[in-house]
Amino acid sequence: MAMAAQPEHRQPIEEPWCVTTPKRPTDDHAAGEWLKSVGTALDVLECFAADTELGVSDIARRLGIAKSTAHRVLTTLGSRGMVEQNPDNGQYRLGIHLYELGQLAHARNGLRHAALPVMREVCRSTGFTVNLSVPDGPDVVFVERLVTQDSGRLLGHTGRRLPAHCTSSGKAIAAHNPKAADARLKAGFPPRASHTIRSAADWTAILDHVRKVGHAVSHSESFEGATSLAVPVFDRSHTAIAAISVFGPTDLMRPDIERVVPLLTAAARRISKALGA
Amino acid sequence: MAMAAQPEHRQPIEEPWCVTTPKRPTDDHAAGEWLKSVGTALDVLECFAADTELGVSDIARRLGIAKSTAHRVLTTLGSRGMVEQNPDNGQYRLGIHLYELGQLAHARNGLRHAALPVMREVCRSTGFTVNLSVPDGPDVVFVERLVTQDSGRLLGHTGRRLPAHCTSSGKAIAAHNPKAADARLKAGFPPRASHTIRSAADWTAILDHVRKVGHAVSHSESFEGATSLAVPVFDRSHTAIAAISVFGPTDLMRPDIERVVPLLTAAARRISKALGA
DNA sequence: ACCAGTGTTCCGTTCAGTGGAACGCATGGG
DNA sequence: CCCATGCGTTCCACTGAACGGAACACTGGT
Repeated sequence: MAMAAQPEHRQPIEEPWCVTTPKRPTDDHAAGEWLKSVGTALDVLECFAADTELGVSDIARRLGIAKSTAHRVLTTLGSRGMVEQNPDNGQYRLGIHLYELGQLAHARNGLRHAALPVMREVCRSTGFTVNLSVPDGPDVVFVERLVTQDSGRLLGHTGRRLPAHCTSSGKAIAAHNPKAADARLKAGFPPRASHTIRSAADWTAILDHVRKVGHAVSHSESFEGATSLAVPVFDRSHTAIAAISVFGPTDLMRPDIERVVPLLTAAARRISKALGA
Repeated sequence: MAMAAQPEHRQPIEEPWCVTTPKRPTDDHAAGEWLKSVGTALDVLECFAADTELGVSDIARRLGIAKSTAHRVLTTLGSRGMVEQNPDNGQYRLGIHLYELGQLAHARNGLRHAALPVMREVCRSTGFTVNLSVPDGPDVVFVERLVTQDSGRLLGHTGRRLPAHCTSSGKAIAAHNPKAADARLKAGFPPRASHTIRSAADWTAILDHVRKVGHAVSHSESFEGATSLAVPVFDRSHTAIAAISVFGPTDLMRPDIERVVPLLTAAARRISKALGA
């Protein structure tokens, strides 16, 4: 059975109310894609990652396609509820059915089911916000989160994507997942906060260190004044396929790190075991 | 500006561990669709509503398309992370990026933002599970839920779709939303539990009653031994665009209904006002 | 009244999506 | 042990479906 196409690199989704990010109007959707119209349909959906509401002309411009094409794609997507039209101004936004299918993918995530009880225990025993994240290209995606305090507002909603090099989870995973590490190397190291990793040399050095100590820490690498601590979760082949992490304000977290590391390590091991490692 | 195509009727998504539902392999995706390949791509995604994991041949059979076509669609969807392949058996399942986009749609839902603080208040003052749902064709989709006790397991995950005629939310909405009421009339009244509405006559009679008293109740219409109570949320044009509801075991809920009705009614009014009604 | 913008519709060209057949690889029963 | 049967994948010639450009109806601002 030959290898299927790998997902291409995607830009982390940024909310308007979060840090904004340069868009990539002309994507390199040449590699590993075979159905052009389906590809443009997905490109159209991707447009809404950057802006909540877009018009036909907006999208056509952004994707470099004819207005009629964009319109055809949007009505097709709309007929299935993947996008919906604002009756006031005629613009389009992401639809409910996308949410429906997304929740289905979420509810069926086996990793998440294995991790949830352990995460609850960690949340209780540490008092910090606990995250579960998985690698996707050069980024990590947060799959589950148990919130304490109101660090939820800072992190944004779950399902959010962050570059691997500015999260402890990303470092924990990349340290034991060459594909994730390489993907980030290729994607570069754009800074996000005062202490974000900025070079490939730093990246590989940090990964070495993570391998040595077994966990990853980040202070103000993604959000100013926030600290997180992550431990990788392994599959059968000893590759990191996820990370469990705790997150909180630096001044609250720093004194507790020594206490939390063994708890988190034990938690990650339990999850790995549940997955058959 | 002419009317865009309306979403066609979709079958409620049923989990394997919930009540199963007859599938519709040959869908009537003739009406209101223009891009065939995009249409089949969405059909492919829809296949995963019924089953968590499917192979290329499965999908080809189910959709009545060539295996090569199904494969092409799946690899295209896979290259964008909308589906992913189980490396063990080569089968496909829904992908993370679907979850990502779905969460984005969720996070941007204005209705939800308006409703959340009110829902929290209702949850606190009643002690029951609180739901927010919106109409979609002949069904309602649960958009947000604040869980008390463990009624969460019974209801399944948010984002789930239930036929309008067997939920209090559906009745509350349909009573003040002709389009939703008609869509359910056309779709019929399949029974789900002992007290599910079974005829068009009952349906219209119930809707009349709901209009009179201002709220809708259901006992064992969708889940045996469960009761829910719903009040519609209106938009500017006095059309119901959502419902807020409380849910719980019948023996716990029944004695409290009189107490909860005014609380829920006030909550719905607050949400409607926030939306500019 | 104009103009610039929108979303929508129509139409002829051509290119891209189609199905069928063949491939290589697993699995399992005779 | 090998053959049959299933899988996911690849290749290819044909044709119909997706494309862009132009015209449409409509809106809001000047």
